[in-house]
Amino acid sequence: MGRPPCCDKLGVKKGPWTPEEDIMLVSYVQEHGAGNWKAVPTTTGLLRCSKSCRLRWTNYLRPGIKRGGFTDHEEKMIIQLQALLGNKWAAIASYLPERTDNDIKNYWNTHLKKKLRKQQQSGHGDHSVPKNDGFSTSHSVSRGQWEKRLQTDIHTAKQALHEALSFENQNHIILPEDDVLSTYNKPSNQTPVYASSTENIAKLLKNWARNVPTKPDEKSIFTNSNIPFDKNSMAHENSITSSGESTNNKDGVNLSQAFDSLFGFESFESTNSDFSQSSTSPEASQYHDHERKKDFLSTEVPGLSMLENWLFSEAGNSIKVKEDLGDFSFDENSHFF
DNA sequence: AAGCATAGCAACCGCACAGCG
DNA sequence: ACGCTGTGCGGTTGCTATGCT
Repeated sequence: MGRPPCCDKLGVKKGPWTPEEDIMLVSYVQEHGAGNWKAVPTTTGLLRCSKSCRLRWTNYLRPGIKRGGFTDHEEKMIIQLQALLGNKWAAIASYLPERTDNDIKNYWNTHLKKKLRKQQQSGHGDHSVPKNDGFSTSHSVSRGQWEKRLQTDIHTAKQALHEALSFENQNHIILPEDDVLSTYNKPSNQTPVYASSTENIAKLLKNWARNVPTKPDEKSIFTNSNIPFDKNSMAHENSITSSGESTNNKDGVNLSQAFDSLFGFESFESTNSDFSQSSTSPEASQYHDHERKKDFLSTEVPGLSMLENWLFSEAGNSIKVKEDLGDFSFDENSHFF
């Protein structure tokens, strides 16, 4: 007898989320804050599992998420942090608050792994790039070897982070010590910013309403070039048309209007901060707390908390490094690697 | 143009952990 | 101390887009 599933399998919808569902979820979070996910389906009437709601919010709808277009520095940080932390995507994501762990994980699996493999094969890869997948394989290495490698990786990680931190556009990287939410209000001049999800939904809906064909099954919805590429939206469209629950033009407009009234959107560009500011209330601070909480480096591993502090300290402190690491027992903490 | 292969990514699944009674 | 419940996390799957033949 295992633990029962988190939600009743019957009557629970799966697959891509529709804009209507997104709106319901966002309005719930707006009203009640992000949390108590169990209550979301009952409160909103969403036919979704609570886990699915949480996932949708954290990976897609929450404000301040940047999608796609990983910068070189972000890429470098991911590589180094992965080498340092292994597949601790949540921990890695805590250093890149605009990115979700899922996004980073996907990017690693689809791009970076391949890139590293290529560099290894060519034999002239970036010396700062670790020559392995991180500590996932380190168990097979003798302790002396992986301790040595740990220090090497830490060194390269620190180097990369220092570079990243001194990068002139610091909007890209925010340390966990910084207020995550402070980034939400920063003007985003980076190109591929998918940006505040509420904007996205609103934009989506507006374009959707604008482009809804007279025939419900016409495949021109979401093809407007102004919409950020969003396969999921296509999936939405597909699911809507295939299930026969097509939303007609009128409904689309109403949804859009409803959304506008809900979040006060008139123009997306000018109202970016609307939701952000409202997010600084309980829900946002809850999220912020969560971000801090999930950073296992600082909350769960005292030894690594020191390591983290050192990692972000001024460069060139190699003596201090040795001292600090000297206090850190690899034996006691080896299970974290 | 059609069919097939591959890439990219959103979402799901199951386990682990923390908090609470 | 124990069981229950909610949440977090990492691995994996499956769908869609894109590229290639």
